[in-house]
Amino acid sequence: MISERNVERLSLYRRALLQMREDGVEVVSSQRLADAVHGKATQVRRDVMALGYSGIPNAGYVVRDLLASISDFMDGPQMQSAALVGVGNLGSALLAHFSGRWRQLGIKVAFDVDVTKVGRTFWDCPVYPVKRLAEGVQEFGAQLGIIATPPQAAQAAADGLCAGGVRGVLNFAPVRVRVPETVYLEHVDLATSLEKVAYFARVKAEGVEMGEEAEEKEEE
Amino acid sequence: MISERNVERLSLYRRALLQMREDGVEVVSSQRLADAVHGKATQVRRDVMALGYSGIPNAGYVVRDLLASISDFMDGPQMQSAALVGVGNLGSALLAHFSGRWRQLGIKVAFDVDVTKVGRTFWDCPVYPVKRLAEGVQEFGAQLGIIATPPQAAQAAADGLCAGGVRGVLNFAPVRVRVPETVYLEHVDLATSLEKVAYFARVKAEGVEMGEEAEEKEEE
DNA sequence: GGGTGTGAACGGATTCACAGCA
DNA sequence: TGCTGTGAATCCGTTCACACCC
Repeated sequence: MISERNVERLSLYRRALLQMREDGVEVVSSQRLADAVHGKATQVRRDVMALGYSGIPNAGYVVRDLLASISDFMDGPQMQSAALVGVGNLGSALLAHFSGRWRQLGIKVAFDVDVTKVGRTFWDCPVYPVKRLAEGVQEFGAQLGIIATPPQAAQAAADGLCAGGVRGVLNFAPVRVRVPETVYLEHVDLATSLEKVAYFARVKAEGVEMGEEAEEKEEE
Repeated sequence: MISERNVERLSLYRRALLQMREDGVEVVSSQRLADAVHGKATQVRRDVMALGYSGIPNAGYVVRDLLASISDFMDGPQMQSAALVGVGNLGSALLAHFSGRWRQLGIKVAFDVDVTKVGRTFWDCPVYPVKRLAEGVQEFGAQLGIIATPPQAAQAAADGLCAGGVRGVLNFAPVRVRVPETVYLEHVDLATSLEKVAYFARVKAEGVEMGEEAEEKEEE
C-alpha cells in the first residue's frame, strides 16, 4: 500500500523538515514543502496522508509533528546496522559518507579481501576478511548489506550477506545480483546513471539546436 | 517517446551484451537477455523495438548488431566529457570508478576548494579551484557536470556548471538543486537509497515474522 | 516449434478538482 | 480566505495475448 517512490520522497521530506526545524520554522504548507524538494504540493499531501498524519487546514503541517510522524514510520523501534562488503575507493567513500549520519542506522562492520585492510578500522568501522562474511554478519546482527565490490565478486557478496541473515541489500556493483525472495534488493548503478545523464544531455542539446518543434513531428 | 527507464535498461543490456560477446555468444533471445538483467522478455522486446532494431524470428538478436544499435543510440558522434565538482571521498571514488571505463565518456576535469588538491591530478584528472568553475568548464568544453560536494555547496556547483555550459548534471549531494530548463538533471541520493533499503528490509522482515497473510487484511 | 513484433488490456502512480474546515 | 483531504480522471509504463515469420 505504500510504494517505493513514497518512501523515497518521505526521506527527502524528512531531510527538508530537519533543515526547517533548524531554521526555526514551525509550520509548513504542502506547497512550501513541495518547493523544498522540487515536487508538487498534491504529491506531498498524498504522501503525508499515507502516513496517517493530518495537518491543520488553513495553516499547514506542524514541522515537529510531521517529522515525528515520518520518523515513526521510517525508523523501526531499534537501530538497524549494515555490513559493507568491499572497502575500496567506493566502499571507503560510503563509510565516510554514512559515518555518524544517523542515530537509527549505520555501517557497523566491513569486509574485504585485501589482507592489508583486514584488522584495521576505517571511520570507526572494523574490517574483517570476506571469507568470514556470513559468520561476521550474523555475529554483528547486521540486517542490511551494502555491496561495493568489483562486479565479479558481487554475487558472492550477496550470497554471503543473505546467508548471514540480512533482510535488505544495497548493491553498487555494476551487475545485477540475485537474492532470495525474502530479501529486499536495491541497485544503485553509477555507470548507468552517468550514461543516462549523458544521453539526455545530448538529446536535449540537439533538441535546442534544431528549435524544439521537431519533437512531435518526428513520429511519422 | 523514449523514457528514462528505457535508457537505463538499454545501458544494462549493453553491459550484458558486452559480456556475452566476450564469452563468444553470437545470438541471444529476448528471454536470455532478460534473464541476464533480471527483467522480463517482453520488456526487452519493447525496448529493442524502440531502438528500431529487429531481431530474427526463431533465433533472437545478433549480439554484435544489437550492441552496435544500442551504442549508436546512446553514444553521440563524438566523445562527451564531464566535469567533477568536489574531490572528497566520494568525488575521488567516482574518479576511480569512471576512470578509463568508456571511450565515449569520461571525467576530464575536476574542481575543489581545497588548495592542497588544486594543481594535482587524481586518476589522470587535473584539479582546478572551484572559483574558476564556470570558466574551466567552458575551456574544457565539458557537456556534463557531476556534483560531489557537501550539501551547502551543491547549488553553487550546479550554478557554476550550468554557467559553464553543461547540458546535464548528475548530483550526488543530499539536496535537491535547481538547474535551467535546458539542462537535464539527475539525483543519486545515497542517504535516501540506504534509508529506503532499511525501511523495506524492516517491513519485509516483519511481514515474514507474522506469517505473511496479514498483508491484505490490514487495509481495513 | 520457437522465436520476434505489437495492438490491446491492465495497473499503479500522479494530477485534477473540489469538498470541508479553521 | 487559504489551507488540507480525497474521490475521480488521467497518464504512462508494463504485461498479455497473439499474429507473423524462419
